[in-house]
Amino acid sequence: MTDNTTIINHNNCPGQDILNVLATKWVPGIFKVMHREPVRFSELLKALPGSNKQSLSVALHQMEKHGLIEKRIIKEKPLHIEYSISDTGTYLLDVFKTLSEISNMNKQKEIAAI
Amino acid sequence: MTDNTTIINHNNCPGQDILNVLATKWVPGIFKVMHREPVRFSELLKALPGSNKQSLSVALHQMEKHGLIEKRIIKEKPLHIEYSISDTGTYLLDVFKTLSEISNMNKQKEIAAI
DNA sequence: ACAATAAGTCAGAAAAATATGACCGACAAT
DNA sequence: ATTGTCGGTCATATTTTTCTGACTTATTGT
Repeated sequence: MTDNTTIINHNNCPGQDILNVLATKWVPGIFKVMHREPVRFSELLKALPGSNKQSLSVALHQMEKHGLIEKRIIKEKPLHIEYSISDTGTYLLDVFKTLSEISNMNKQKEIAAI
Repeated sequence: MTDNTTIINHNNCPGQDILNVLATKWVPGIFKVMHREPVRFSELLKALPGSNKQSLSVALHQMEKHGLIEKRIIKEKPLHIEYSISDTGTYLLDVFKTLSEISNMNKQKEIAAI
């Protein structure tokens, strides 16, 4: 793999690499699609309109590198590749939930302030 | 305020706006500096070498907009402005911790695999 | 043997984020 | 009256991220 996928960590903050991966375009979408069941590359491409191979490819590599997803090559009749959320990735979904709660908290406050 | 600070949310994921703010350059650094005590604009600029007014200004606006920090104008002798972490922002620091843990979990696995 | 599909890679173009340097208004000190 | 500091904004330049479209390799189907 040619590594054009290196990300810069500006503050030597330990969690920031993952934060950068999470905030990469399409990554939250990929999580959402994978949430229920494993997916194949081409399914992701269809499931995320506006996305493209290149970006998904880079995103998937990053996610794999950080242990958020797992890649399985299934040697069956059509031989296909399957991506699924890892335990670590599942753990991360809680982070998304936390962020959503915070977001909602803030919206409530804005409404209350009117 | 001219709003050149709009961020695009690609998947209509509720927590993603905040995620994008968090992953904005200097934002984790700002949190780190503010962690112990409120800071002034110029202090941030000094405390984060390599940063610049423009980026810090945009970051602070974003953070304020999402309720992560609070801005106070103190009408004392030199009249200064103070930024501090809000309750929501404090809550977010836990998210950073979670991410750090995940990051470490992953590193441990890599080491174990060697 | 030939075309088709899946899962990509690669180089270059376009878009978005970040940085630079000039400038401004309020206030303070000399 | 002039200079200096604080807390910014603005237009523009640079850098980084994302997108496009052509190409590739492996396997399968006809």
